Amino acid sequence: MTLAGENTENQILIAARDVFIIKGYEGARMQEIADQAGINKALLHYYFRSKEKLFEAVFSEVAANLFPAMKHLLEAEIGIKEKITFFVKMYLKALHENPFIPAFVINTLNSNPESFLKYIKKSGVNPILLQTQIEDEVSRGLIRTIKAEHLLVNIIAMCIFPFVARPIVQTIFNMEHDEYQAYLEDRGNEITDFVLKSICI
Amino acid sequence: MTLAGENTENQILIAARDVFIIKGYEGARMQEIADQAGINKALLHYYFRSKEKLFEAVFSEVAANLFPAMKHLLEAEIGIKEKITFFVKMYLKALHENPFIPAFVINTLNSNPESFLKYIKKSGVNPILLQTQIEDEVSRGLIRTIKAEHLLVNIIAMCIFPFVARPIVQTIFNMEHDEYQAYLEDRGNEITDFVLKSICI
DNA sequence: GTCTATACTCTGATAGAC
DNA sequence: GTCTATCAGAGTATAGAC
Repeated sequence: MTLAGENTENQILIAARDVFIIKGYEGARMQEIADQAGINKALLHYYFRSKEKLFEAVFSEVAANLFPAMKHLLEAEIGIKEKITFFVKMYLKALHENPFIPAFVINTLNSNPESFLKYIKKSGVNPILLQTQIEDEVSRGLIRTIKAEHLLVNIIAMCIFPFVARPIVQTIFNMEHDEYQAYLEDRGNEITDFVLKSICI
Repeated sequence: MTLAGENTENQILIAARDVFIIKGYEGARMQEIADQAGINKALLHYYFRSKEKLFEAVFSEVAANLFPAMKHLLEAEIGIKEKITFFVKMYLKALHENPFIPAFVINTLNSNPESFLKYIKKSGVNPILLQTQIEDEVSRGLIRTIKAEHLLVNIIAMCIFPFVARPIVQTIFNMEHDEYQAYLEDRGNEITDFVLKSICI
C-alpha cells in the first residue's frame, strides 16, 4: 500500500518546494533540499539531473494546477464582479501555497521575458477575454469607466505584493508570523471589497 | 576638475547597483560587477572589503535618496486624501526616475531582509504615523472603515507593480515602448482615483 | 590605487560500490 | 534505488608586485 507522497520522487518535490519558497532559486542549496527530503544529495541528481530541472519540475507542477483553473474562470459566463471575486480568491490561494512564485517570475522577467509568456500562451489562458468583458460592462454602465489595463494591473498588484514584500510589511506593521498569516487570509475579502467599492456605480 | 562618477569608487557603486538590480544579491557575481565597472575584481575588495559591504553601500545610496522626501510628506499636517494624492504622485515620480528601485528592494528582501529594515529605521520614516492618521479619519467618519495595513499595502502595490512587471504587462496588453510610458504617466491619476473612489463615503 | 596570480571554500554534479 | 566519496567549477577573498 502506497500513501500519497511516500515515494522518493514526491518527497523530493515537496522538500524542494519548501526550500525554494524560503531561499529562492539562487539561495536554495541542493544539500538542504536533500536533508529536508531525508535522502542523499546524489539522489536529487538521480531523479532530476540538475538543480534547474528540479526547479522546473516544481514550477510545472504549480503551473499545471493554476493555469487550467484560471482558464476555466476567465472563460466562465458570469459578471465581471463575480469573476473578480473568484479570481482574487483563487489567485491568493495559489500564492499562499507557493509564495516563491512571484519572486521567481519577477527575476525571470528581468532577464528572460519570453519564457514566461511562452508558458502563458501554452496554457491557453487569454487575458484579452477579461479586457473585452471589462470594456463591455463599462459601456453597458454596469461598472464605472475604467481602463482594463489599470483595473487588471491593480488587482494583480494587490494580490502579489504582500507575498513578495512579506518581510518588510510584516516588520513595518510589527506582526508575528501567525498574525501575518491571518493578515494574508484577510486580504481575499479586503481586495475584493476594495475593488468593488471602487468600480461600482 | 572631477566629473560625477569619474572616480573608481563611484564607478563601482554604479556597476554594483546595476548588477544587483538584475541578478539579486545571491545571483550577482563580483566578476560581473568588476567587468561592468571596467576594473579588476580585486579592486572591489580593496574598496569595499566584501560583497556584503558593497551591497550595503549601494543600498545606502538608494535609501538616502528615497527616504527624506517620504518622511517629510508622512509628517505633513494634511488630510489623508490629500496625503494619498501627493504620496502617489511623489512615489511614482521617484519610481519613474529610478525604475530599478522596486526590483532592487524585492531582490534584496529575499536574501537580506534585515538590511532594508535597518535603513528604514535609520531614515526616521515612520509608517505608524500614517496608520494612526488612517485610524483617526476612519473613526471620525471621513473615510469608510478600512484597516491601514490593507490600504497602505494596496496603494504601494499598485504603484510598484507596473515597474516590476513591466515586460509582462507590456506584452500582455500589446503595448509599444512609448505606449507603456504613457500608461505609466496615466497611473498617477488612475491610482489616486481608484483609491479615493473606494474609501470615500 | 591598480594589477596578476592564487588560496580557500562552497556547491552542483558524477563515479562507483552495494 | 540509495549510498559514500570525490571531482570540477565557480566565487569570494587575499597576497604581493608595481
